[in-house]
Amino acid sequence: MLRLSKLTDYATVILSFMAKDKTQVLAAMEIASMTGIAQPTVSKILKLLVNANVLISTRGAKGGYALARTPEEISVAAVISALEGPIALTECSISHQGCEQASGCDIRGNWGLINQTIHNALESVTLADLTRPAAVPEEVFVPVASLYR
Amino acid sequence: MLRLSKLTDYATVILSFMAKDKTQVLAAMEIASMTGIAQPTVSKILKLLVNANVLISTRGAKGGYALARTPEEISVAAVISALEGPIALTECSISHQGCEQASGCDIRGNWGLINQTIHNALESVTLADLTRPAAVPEEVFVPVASLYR
DNA sequence: TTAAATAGGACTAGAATAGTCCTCAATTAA
DNA sequence: TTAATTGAGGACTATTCTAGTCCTATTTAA
Ligand code: FES
Ligand code: FES
Repeated sequence: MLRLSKLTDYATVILSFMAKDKTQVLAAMEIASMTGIAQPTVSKILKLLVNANVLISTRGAKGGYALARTPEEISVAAVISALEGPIALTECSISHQGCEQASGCDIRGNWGLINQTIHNALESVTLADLTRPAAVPEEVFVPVASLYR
Repeated sequence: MLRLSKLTDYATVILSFMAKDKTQVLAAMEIASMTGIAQPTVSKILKLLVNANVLISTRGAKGGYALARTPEEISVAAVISALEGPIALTECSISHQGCEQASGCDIRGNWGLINQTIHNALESVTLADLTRPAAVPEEVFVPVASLYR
């Protein structure tokens, strides 16, 4: 199904909530109770988002989490890669080691292009787009095949 | 990582091999020995591809598998959905049941758009594109730096 | 100093995947 | 007609991955 992990799904919910909320800094526990996601799980996700520079954290009392940039500047690609690592469909798109199929596999370059296309698509959608109420058919069409012919 | 399953990866290797091979009909065992993938696994994949109308099978002695269409007419999207089901990042893009996040989730429409975009990208690349020798310079691989900016 | 928070990582249980195997059905050729 | 070949379909197991929890250390405000 080419699916996103559950944690990534939660992350979008959490970030959407944070984008809509006026408050600048929110504690993990607040977020948990507002979104209905279990607190330890929320914390785990928030930490990952901090590591990927999507969120900024403040320690200590009165501490919490805040968006590192405006919702317009946070791409869906950034969120996904924060939770799941580099966006790539196949192993060999990330590192070219250990991918020698017996009969010589020349697929690499082409998969790379596909990955690039998908990455572009995800890069072009921001958190602001996700929170926008009704989807504006802002067609993000990238004709990959045309790049070959 | 937004990754493809290993079986899907194998499927592309198998199909690439079949596309390049002159022979019309290939037995599962032949494919296994040529690609180096274990025979039972190859069979499993071939069966799935038949069910999805990507391959056509012939039973009995001298039987085997053949591409259902020309490589130009077999999209990567078709291959992926044969192995992994509908191409969609989130559950609620497939069926809209049971996705009511406490605070009212209006994400659907927008995820739908993202899914559509990715689907378009995968639909536009064919098996012929994958087998094409060295389509692109190395530079096309996903620029990891952009994931963290 | 104390309380409130995050950082980091270990750990467990459950789910999904990969991979194998067995039996049945169909086709060809001797 | 029979035997050999090959795919269909599905059950099954083992392994890996994911989700989720929890513990301890660190940082900061009051
Ligand atoms: S499997 Fe990595 S290049 Fe083909
Ligand atoms: S989770 Fe399905 S619509 Fe938001």
